[in-house]
Amino acid sequence: MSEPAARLDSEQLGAYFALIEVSSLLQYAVDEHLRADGDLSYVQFQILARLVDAPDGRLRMTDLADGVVYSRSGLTYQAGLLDKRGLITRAPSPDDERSVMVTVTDAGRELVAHVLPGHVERVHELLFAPMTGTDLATLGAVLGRVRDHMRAVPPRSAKPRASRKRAG
Amino acid sequence: MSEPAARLDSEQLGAYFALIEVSSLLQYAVDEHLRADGDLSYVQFQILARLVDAPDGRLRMTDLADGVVYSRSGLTYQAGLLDKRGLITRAPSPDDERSVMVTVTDAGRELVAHVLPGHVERVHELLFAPMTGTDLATLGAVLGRVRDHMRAVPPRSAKPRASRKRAG
DNA sequence: TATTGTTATACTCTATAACTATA
DNA sequence: TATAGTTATAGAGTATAACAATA
Repeated sequence: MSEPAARLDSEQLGAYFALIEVSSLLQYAVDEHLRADGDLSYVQFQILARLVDAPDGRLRMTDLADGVVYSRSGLTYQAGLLDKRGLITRAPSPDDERSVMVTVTDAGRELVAHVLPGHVERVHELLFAPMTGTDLATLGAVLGRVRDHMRAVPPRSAKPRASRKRAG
Repeated sequence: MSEPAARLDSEQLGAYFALIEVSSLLQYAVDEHLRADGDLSYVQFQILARLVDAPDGRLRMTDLADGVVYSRSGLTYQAGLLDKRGLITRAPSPDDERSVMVTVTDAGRELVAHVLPGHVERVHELLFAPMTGTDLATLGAVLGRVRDHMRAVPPRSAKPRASRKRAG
């Protein structure tokens, strides 16, 4: 509580702005490609990609919500769109009847496979092309540590609710 | 054209995911604070911050659009909100009657000043707390280089239009 | 009672296209 | 003709609250 007023020196400010700008530009480029090449928003792609990565291509709604989308209703909305397009299926979980298991369909896997090369190409071209091997190693290490820290730090306005992220 | 199919090794994938995750978490945290503490979206804060930083607190709409918002109409919308709240004023430019000069008001400066400490505090706490001085230097250097590269690289679907960013 | 998920609803934001006005 | 900006409009996405069902 009440630390001695944080400051950001100009080096920190520069790094902060660069981070925001780089990730914004990257996400715009990647989002644009996903929409043009697969009619997918970035959120939808992330959902599909997580499912493709999961064992048996299945995850519970709650597992998906943790880490991709901000509210449960938002995920329901996105899942509804993907379901309508036949890219996923939803069914009550046998283990826990409250839960819904989401599964990627073959069509979903094919769409991810179709879209992935161009996605990767853009990330490579924009993000990694101007990096050396040392740059990459450091960046990965530092950002990985920061991510773990962010995940560990309790949210300022600590809410008791689980799987929260943007609750206002 | 047609390079030999870009790939991302697992180190690159890890760095890419970490970057997206870190910037997302950071922006959520910061956005949440700005809304709670100043009823500002991140975009609105960026507009005000850029104006506060500008000579005489003034910029043309076009200058603001380059680097903050994606479409001219989007900026008009946001500027309308800020104008309505008395945080900026808009007036035709004397130099070029087509242009609109946007100026931060005192109220706008005060709001930025009010909100800035908490903003900085969160950035510090989330992003810089787990970094060493070397980390920071490297991160800033690498991300700065990447940003310049991104700004220089011609957009894939090169559009002739100026000040574009997300044109569909 | 707590958790999982959906629905209804309202709102914010963004983009497109058409338009005005100045260079 | 090209540039600067606004407006009308439509659509995507998100959050909140109320709800049903299961644990």
